[in-house]
Amino acid sequence: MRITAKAKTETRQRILDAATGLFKTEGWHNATTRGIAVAAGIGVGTLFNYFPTKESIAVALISESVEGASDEFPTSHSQENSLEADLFTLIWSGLAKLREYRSFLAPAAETIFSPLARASEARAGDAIRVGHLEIMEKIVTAHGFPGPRSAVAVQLYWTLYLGVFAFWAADESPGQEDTLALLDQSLKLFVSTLGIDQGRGTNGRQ
Amino acid sequence: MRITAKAKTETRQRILDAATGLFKTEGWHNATTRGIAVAAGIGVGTLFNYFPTKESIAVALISESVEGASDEFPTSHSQENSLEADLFTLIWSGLAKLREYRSFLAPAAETIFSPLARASEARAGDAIRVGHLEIMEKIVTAHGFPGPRSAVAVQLYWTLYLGVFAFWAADESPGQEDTLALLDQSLKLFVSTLGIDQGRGTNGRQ
DNA sequence: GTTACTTTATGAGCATGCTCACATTGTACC
DNA sequence: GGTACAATGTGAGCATGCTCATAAAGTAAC
Repeated sequence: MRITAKAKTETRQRILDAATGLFKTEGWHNATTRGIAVAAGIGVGTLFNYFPTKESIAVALISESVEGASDEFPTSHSQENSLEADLFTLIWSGLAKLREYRSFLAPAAETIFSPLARASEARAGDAIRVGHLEIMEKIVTAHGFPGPRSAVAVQLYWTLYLGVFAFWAADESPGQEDTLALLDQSLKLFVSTLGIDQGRGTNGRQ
Repeated sequence: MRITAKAKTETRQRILDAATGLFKTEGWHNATTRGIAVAAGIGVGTLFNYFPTKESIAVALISESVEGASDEFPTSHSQENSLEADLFTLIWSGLAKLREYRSFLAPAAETIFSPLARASEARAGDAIRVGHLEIMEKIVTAHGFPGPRSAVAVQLYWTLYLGVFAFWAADESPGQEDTLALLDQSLKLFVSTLGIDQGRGTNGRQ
């Protein structure tokens, strides 16, 4: 059983397909790992040989959907579009790729992306976060900004991104136009941050 | 067994005390509802007569700690402090009240506060969110701003607040000064939103 | 094909949040 | 006290994410 790499890939794909189906029809919480295993025609134990957690199945779906977003942006100084426009494209096109999963992404992402969680424990969604932040930094520096070097700026970006993501996942407005408004506003704020990055606090403390 | 209201209050308090102890020593995930019940000297079933979910125990702890924050702010137009300063006080004093629980708040708050979750299901932490937002709006209007009437502005505020909260929960910098920086920055952004949002605030200064 | 070894599959079983049918305890009226 | 009733207490038991000892299936060398 050594060069059965093809069989492994197939099994993996069958799991992902079965999971997608169940997540869509039953919802994130009602879709059980047992159910996914049955639908994929394997045992529960086998399922967990391929994915360490239920959550990691969703992470795989997300990762493979969003994959390759980095290639879509020039890495040299761009004069064509504003920084805001490029970041807008990054985020909005990412959301578009996830649209098919939207119905179950919110509860799944709750555990995957939540900023609350001890920094100590490695989380399945970390790779996605880090990957996204890298692309973001590339875009920012390509526009001639020094880059959000401070942890504060990066934290702000991710916070705003999560807010947009969460809103989008539940946004029932036509064409998700409410999300568009929020994204627009959020990006304006973030870009304005880049300018005042090192300003000292003036909230009346000493 | 009718006028045993006192006994009920006592039991409730014993549960809260037992839970606090276990959350602190074992952590949120390792503290089990069985363990809390034993520590409180009651059965599991009884525990769930008092609190519908494990999460709701944490919500009770948080609520009772933060309670009364509204009274600390004048509701009429304040000339003393800037809007930013008042919001800063609101948030920072709230965090101070929760400091004793900080070690287990992050994983607990993950389920309580996460913005990701279908709007349909009522959540235990909703009351806390709504309460906080009400105070926030009071403060904003007391400073002569029209108030963040748009859903976008409120969403932004809560997103930024959650970001600060999450950062604070894991912030090991001395005096949580990194959190201070983030809070500072976040409030600047939010206040600047109010300007864009519906135009004309007085910036809290006259 | 047989033996030796490695990789993969499997489901009984565990821990935990929570439920529910039933037991216990207190009150009211005699 | 005794009886009827309501409020509260209780733990066996359920569902589910995940583990682990063991079985099964593949490969290599003879």
